[in-house]
Amino acid sequence: MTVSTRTNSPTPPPRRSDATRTAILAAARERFAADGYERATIRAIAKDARIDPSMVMRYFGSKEGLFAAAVALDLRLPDLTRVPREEVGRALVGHFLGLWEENEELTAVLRVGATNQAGAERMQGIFRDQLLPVARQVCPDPEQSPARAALCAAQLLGLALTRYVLRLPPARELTREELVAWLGPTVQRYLTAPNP
Amino acid sequence: MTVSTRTNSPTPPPRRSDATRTAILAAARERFAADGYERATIRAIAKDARIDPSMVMRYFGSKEGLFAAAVALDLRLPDLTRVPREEVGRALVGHFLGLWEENEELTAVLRVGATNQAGAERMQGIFRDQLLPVARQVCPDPEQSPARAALCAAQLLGLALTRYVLRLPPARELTREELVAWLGPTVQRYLTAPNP
DNA sequence: CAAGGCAGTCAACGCTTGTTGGCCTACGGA
DNA sequence: TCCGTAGGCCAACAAGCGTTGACTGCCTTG
Repeated sequence: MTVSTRTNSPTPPPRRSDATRTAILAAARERFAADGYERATIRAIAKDARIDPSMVMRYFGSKEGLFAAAVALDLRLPDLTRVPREEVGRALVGHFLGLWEENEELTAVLRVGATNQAGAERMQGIFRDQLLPVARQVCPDPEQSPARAALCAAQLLGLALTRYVLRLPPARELTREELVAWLGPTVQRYLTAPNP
Repeated sequence: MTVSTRTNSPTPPPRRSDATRTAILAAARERFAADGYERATIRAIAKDARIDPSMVMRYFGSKEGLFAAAVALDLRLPDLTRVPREEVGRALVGHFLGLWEENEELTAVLRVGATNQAGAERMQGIFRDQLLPVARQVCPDPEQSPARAALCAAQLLGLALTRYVLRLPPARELTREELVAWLGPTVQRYLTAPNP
């Protein structure tokens, strides 16, 4: 693990320990996703990162600090105003499926959100700051958008729960295309239908 | 193991400790629902039941045994063949909402299922033994029923997750009637629509 | 009345956890 | 070349965990 020695970028100066830092974060994400908050021990994370447990404390202060740093989640939701109005449901479902398969951050935050109070609050923040604004873009009545966004969250998180956390076999066997075909219209309806 | 010597009643004889037993189970359900598996300690459960921790071990063998006994879950799903075909979606959503509000068992098993491997397997069992047979009753093509049941589970568990575990405010503010109106058609479609 | 088993308590065990502080090492600017 | 300092390791701490076994009363049964 070599560190680029003489990059004079404007962002904070590269430290010699950056490699270790990112190794710890990667191991933490993996463990939190696989085991949840309580069973993901600092010792195990440190061992995965081939580092002493005390280093984790030095860099992130505490286990909670590590978790906060490990799951600074950005959903990278697309700008729905640039998507054909009748396609927003399918677009969202597809986007979320992609997010979930590409890294373990979402599984980690979901699993921890189900166990830990701080995790649940983090999930509330993600909903409020990222999903809600997007819902506002496409909802007919802005006043209804929190409720509609919540319905979408229920459907999308329910899919993630059954497929990636509980791992119900039938939920795992559905292909990406089938899921988009089934859930797309649902999300579309939750967001844009004038009434139930 | 001792054998009851002279009781020839079909059900086991009432024991003096039954009250304690049920008190432990009630406390366990509450703690598992509120804290998840790892943070729900035997010591805390015992204190809630005003009993010594060692009694829990004596009656249930281990923490896993206690959990297994505490969440012997029966969804009491209605016989969908006796429900008008176009009403099965709303009926299921209403039934699940009732289940969730009446006791904490479902919250407990959901929360533990998200953390614990054994909990996830228990959830898979509930799906397979209770939801799947009901789905088979109403699905057009029996071969599709696992997938359709999984879609329903995703929607219903997602609602429970956002409303009772993560406690997203907008998900909590929706009334029972609104939820039935929004989710009913979704579940109906997942179960009975000829194709997506 | 005597006796045995049942409900319950108490204290302790071995282990794991997050967290701390002291110590060593080796890089990199002067 | 030398030395400060950042990066890293080691050992230990207190607290909390599940679990165990010995002990004490009470109640039922013979």
